[in-house]
Amino acid sequence: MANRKTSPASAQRSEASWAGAQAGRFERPSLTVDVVLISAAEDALRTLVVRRREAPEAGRWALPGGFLEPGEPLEAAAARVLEAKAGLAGVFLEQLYTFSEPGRDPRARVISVAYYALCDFGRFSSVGATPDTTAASIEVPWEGETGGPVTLTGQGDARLAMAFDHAEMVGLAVKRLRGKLDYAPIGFQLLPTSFTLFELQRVHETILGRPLNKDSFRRRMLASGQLEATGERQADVEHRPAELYRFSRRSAI
Amino acid sequence: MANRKTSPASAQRSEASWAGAQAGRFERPSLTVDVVLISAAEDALRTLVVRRREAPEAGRWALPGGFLEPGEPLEAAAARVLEAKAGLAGVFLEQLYTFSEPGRDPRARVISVAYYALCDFGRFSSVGATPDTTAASIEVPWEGETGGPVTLTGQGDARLAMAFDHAEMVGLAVKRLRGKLDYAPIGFQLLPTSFTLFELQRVHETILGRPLNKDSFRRRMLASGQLEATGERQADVEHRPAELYRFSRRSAI
DNA sequence: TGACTTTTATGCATGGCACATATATTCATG
DNA sequence: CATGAATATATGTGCCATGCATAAAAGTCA
Repeated sequence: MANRKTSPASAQRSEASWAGAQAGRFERPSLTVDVVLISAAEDALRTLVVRRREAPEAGRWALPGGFLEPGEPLEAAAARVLEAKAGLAGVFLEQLYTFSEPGRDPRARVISVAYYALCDFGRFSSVGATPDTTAASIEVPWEGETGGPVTLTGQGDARLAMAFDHAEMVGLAVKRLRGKLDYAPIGFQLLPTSFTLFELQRVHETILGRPLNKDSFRRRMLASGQLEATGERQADVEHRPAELYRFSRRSAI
Repeated sequence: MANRKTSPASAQRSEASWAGAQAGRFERPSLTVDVVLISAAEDALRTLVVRRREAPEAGRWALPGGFLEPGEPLEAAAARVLEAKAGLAGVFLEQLYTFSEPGRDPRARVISVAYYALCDFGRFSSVGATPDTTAASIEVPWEGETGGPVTLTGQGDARLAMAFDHAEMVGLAVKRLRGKLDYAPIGFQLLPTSFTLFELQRVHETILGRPLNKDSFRRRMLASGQLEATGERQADVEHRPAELYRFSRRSAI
């Protein structure tokens, strides 16, 4: 019974039989992960891109990515790529979308599961600054929940030519952030453990791409129960120092 | 240059080289799609499940699914599966999540991209009623945006044993629906082209699992600009007939 | 015709939010 | 030490969405 020819988990009685697929009668595409590592600078969101040195799309910029290894869960592969290319561990990481258009890689069928990661700008700024690595600014040409690919710019507002469908991946990551911002605790992921309310507001404004009302933002955040005062205050500022808060995880009521 | 050994789209300078991956040095998992076809009955959401006849998980219930074919986009595969197993074409279809846990299929590494589809209950009720096919009721044991696997019941409240991680897929689909309900036009996808406001409200209530205020729901929907009066009215009802509306696609302002 | 049911319309109180204004606090500067 | 600058914090006001209550309208059915 165990060695009978059985149908696969998801294709019972399908034309694509289990044995056939196992024997390679059907193309088995390569699986990769690509990671959109996002952080929030003062003016815009930033993401880590790597310059391609080899064909195809040589000279263009790509997201850090890699092949899925045997027995490895996809999220583990994304974490591994992040560790290898940016030296980052333990950051927020979540699946974004799976890209499967047949022509997205000109050489062969490559299906890529995109993830997005978030970290505070301090850590983001300290990732290995290879000559082939850049923290690109994300310029979003659309508003709200519309979506679409974005424009990435490097030093001196130079527009970066993106490889493959990676500009779409970044655009989808921004769209996802905008959608989740007001019901999931993702703003905190872009800040260090302790931060002021105004810093949190600037992060939200950077993500949404529009200014927010200071007072209502204050009240909303304090009323949400997600914040906890540390009792400490800002230092080395040339004005009245603001109170420092931290994210309170036990707000899941 | 073109026939040089190049690195893949997503794994530039990775340990997993392009040539290596092409030669099969790395496991290339099978890729399948599974479709959560959802419709809204009066009391609960329903989804289409198929009884497995062969090992593993024989006798358990699974979502309709199938292998990805060569050169086929994932969404096309999901549409094909839906057409083959339910005879449905042209319904709302959207990617849900990619499941990749190494142990999810006991035989081999199978990675499945889950999609969810929506159709009105009339079409849903008329899908081919094989003895191995059932429209299962979805019982959601959690509230709001929490998430998790759900319980599926068949005729006579009999709990259906689900195969693999398919109960999680259905749970994630419900969670996605709940999250998107108030900013995306998905309620309409679960109704025929013309419907009354109260029918739309019942669909929303079924998705959210909680009652809604009738007046504010009315006002919200009419103010959203997504509805268009047909001028016609209900027939064959034993009370004042309600006005019939249709979904107005040009509300994307 | 009148009872009944459901839809549809209207009024009103409440609460959250945006916007404006005012006060308090801290530090730098002359 | 007084002043100014910049920000935090508090208060007030109008607007809008929502919830609740009431009433009128439009059908069916006895």
